[in-house]
Amino acid sequence: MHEPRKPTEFENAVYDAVRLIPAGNVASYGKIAAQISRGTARAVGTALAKNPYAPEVPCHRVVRADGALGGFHGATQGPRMREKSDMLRREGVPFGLTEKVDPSAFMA
DNA sequence: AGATTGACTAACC
DNA sequence: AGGTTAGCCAATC
Repeated sequence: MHEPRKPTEFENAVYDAVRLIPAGNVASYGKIAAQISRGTARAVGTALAKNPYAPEVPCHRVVRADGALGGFHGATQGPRMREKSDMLRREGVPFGLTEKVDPSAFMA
């Protein structure tokens, strides 16, 4: 059995920033990177893919800059993604008709 | 230690 | 409008 490794400092910084996203809002991967002044959108995605603190860390509130959903629990399609969109809808995030998050939902 | 792989993006066709 | 390309940085072979 392989014990999951301890999260790196970068990953912890990502998780801390994600905790601050209020329900009903979303933030892009790139915004998180900018906010912690480290890494890039891709690096944030890599960190979130392994998020060990779900659902305490609301990783479902992190989406792509163009409003597409991105991924959830490491998956970019399939039932996991349907869960992600359901959670956002429950939190009142306005979706466009094209399966994209409305720009008004992004954090300031 | 070098190469590969991602829940990305902006810029270009 | 929608696919492709090239950069990006951290984690993982």
